Amino acid sequence: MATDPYPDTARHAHVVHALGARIVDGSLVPGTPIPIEEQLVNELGVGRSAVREGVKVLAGKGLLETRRSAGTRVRPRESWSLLDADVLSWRFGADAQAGDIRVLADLRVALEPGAARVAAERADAAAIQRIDEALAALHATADDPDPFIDADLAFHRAVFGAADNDLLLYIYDMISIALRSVRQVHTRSVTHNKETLPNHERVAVAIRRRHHRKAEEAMREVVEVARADALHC
Amino acid sequence: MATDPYPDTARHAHVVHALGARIVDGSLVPGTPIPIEEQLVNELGVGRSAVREGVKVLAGKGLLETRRSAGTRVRPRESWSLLDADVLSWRFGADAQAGDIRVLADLRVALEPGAARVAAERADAAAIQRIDEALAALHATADDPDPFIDADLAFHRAVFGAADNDLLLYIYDMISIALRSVRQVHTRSVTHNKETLPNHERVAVAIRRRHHRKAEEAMREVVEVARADALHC
DNA sequence: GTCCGAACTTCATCAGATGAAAGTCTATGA
DNA sequence: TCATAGACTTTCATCTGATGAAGTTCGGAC
Repeated sequence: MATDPYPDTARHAHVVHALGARIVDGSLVPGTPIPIEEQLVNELGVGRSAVREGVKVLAGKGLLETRRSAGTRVRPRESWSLLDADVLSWRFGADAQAGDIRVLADLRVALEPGAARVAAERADAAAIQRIDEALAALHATADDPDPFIDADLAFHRAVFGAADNDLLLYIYDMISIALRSVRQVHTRSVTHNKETLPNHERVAVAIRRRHHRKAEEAMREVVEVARADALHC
Repeated sequence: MATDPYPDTARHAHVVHALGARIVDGSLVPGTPIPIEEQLVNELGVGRSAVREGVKVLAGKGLLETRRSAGTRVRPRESWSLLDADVLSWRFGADAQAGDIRVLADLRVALEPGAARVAAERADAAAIQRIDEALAALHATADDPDPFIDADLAFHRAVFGAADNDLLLYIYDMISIALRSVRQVHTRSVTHNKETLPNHERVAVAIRRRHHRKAEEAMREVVEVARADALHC
């Protein structure tokens, strides 16, 4: 069958997606060899070049390993690029496992308070203004579940951006890929949203005043509440 | 000329490295087109297949973007996979910029205290034992600069591992790629090493006792000291 | 000056051929 | 029977040539 999310262009991208998704969701088990090139050519309906290019991309993400004459096999999970945008969207895309939700929630608890602290240390005037704008948007959308999700993600991104640290911001961007997918399932209630506003406000105020200790504590409150919600629902 | 770090195998990997390193170190500026396929074939001394496969890998890491008939160009830095193992080793490999050292030090300050906190929440007996073993190795190698670096990285990895969170551990593994390169330049003195032992010990003890608050504070002390060192030298 | 289209550039893909390396099978000798 | 060397097979690695598609550019018509 066709199953062509890529109508005519980007044949190799089709290969990347078809194999990558199957690896990440566990259909292709690490250690086992994947079908040989010729078979993939038939299954996916593309030429050998496209297969090879796609396989090389996945090898670059640590998902596959090709060895001459020994076939191509799925690499162990430890070597996957877990924070790759594609890998994350395959993992959290369709329906995330309960364990993955916990991993995500814990990661935020581990990361965001510290990020808020560094943001309070490093924020310049422009960054603070962006945080304030994001906070205003948060207040403005508190009654609308969907826009609120966007505003919330934007607020947290503004905080990470204030830390003036591209690695940190990259980590957040990757987390937000997963968050956005998960949020749309675990839709939070309007009352819930309104309850988090004061905590977000405290984060913004603390960063504006360069009070890194308070910024960290306030952000911890935010993400601990989010974790409790995520694990309950 | 040959310039073959890859004697006969992995031609496409040669392409990935040659182009990737030039992009990350700034020789190839984002937005500018890279030489056309045919020219790369000549420059790099490989066939078109190898060039195309290598380019696809770099596109998968967000470094390149190919458009039919419009050439292949370097993507803006915002779309790079900054936590990709290759990208990090190109960035921190040869001689890191002063700004990058700061980014790395700040990242640890933002991340590691929170990771230690979650580790204290989630650690099981086996994880605690691994931390204790790593701590013992740290004490045992305090007089030896090089082995101490390894022991230090292993200790921090054990803490991250105790958090039972593959994303967090992945982030640490990537950071440690950068750290290892940087450390070998900024070699710390033996007396310096011995001074950090008590703080590391406090981290281990706090996690063992599941005291997340203390684990976080102790780890903060460790990474703040490391940051101060890194920025001074 | 503007708009349309033809020629050109450059990547996208397929197909065929050759080669290399790793595994597999077989025959031979002890 | 068992071990082993060598031939054979499998499968990826790479090169090359050909065709196609989609932008880009440039000239000409109005």
